[in-house]
Amino acid sequence: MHALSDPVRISIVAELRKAEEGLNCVETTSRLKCTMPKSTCSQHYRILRESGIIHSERRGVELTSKVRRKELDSRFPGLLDAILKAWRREHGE
Amino acid sequence: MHALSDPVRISIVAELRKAEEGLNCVETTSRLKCTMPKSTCSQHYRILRESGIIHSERRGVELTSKVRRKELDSRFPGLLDAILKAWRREHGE
DNA sequence: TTCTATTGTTCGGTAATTGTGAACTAAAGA
DNA sequence: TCTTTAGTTCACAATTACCGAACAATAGAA
Repeated sequence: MHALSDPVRISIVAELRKAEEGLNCVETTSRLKCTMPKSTCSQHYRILRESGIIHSERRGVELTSKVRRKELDSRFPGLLDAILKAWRREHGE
Repeated sequence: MHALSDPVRISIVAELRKAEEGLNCVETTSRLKCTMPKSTCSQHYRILRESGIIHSERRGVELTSKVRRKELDSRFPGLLDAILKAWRREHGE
């Protein structure tokens, strides 16, 4: 819950869900159009990773991350959908 | 989301949902069996109130709070249920 | 009314958390 | 090897949360 309570992290998760093939830090920040230092981005990804929300995989020089949909849906059915739906409602899009 | 990301606040909301007639700060802390100074409890209630999750009403010397079920369910259908369900799963009960 | 007990809020200082730049590591290609 | 790109780690600054003390509000007793 804490991992998803931060507005930046929720928007990262929302972007990751839209991108089938996953995203890396640089792509994420450019899509979010928010100027965020890479150290900050790295921290957010670390929190999402350690809380089990995303899974990251190295592809050459970059790190591609995806939302762990299946694991989340089986453990907490409907949770992520409800949170993202609520977030979209508040933040347009 | 931020209001519900704190473990103490989630457990307060869980207790409030169980109590039909609402609870005040003192009752809440005793039910949660956590030693929490009243100033801290007051802060948590304030955050829950300002985020629109609970509604508080003065009854004599005490302040009785209830979860705003209808408003939350109509604005964010399924959200609170999903969060509380996930929380119970992690914290037993 | 005045005193007392109870409930909750506000305020200020401290503790804990978060954000960020600088230095560093890892991989790939010239 | 040197360079470039992507991300991590570390240390410190900035922000936020916690908590005790003083305060406000209500109700009942004296």
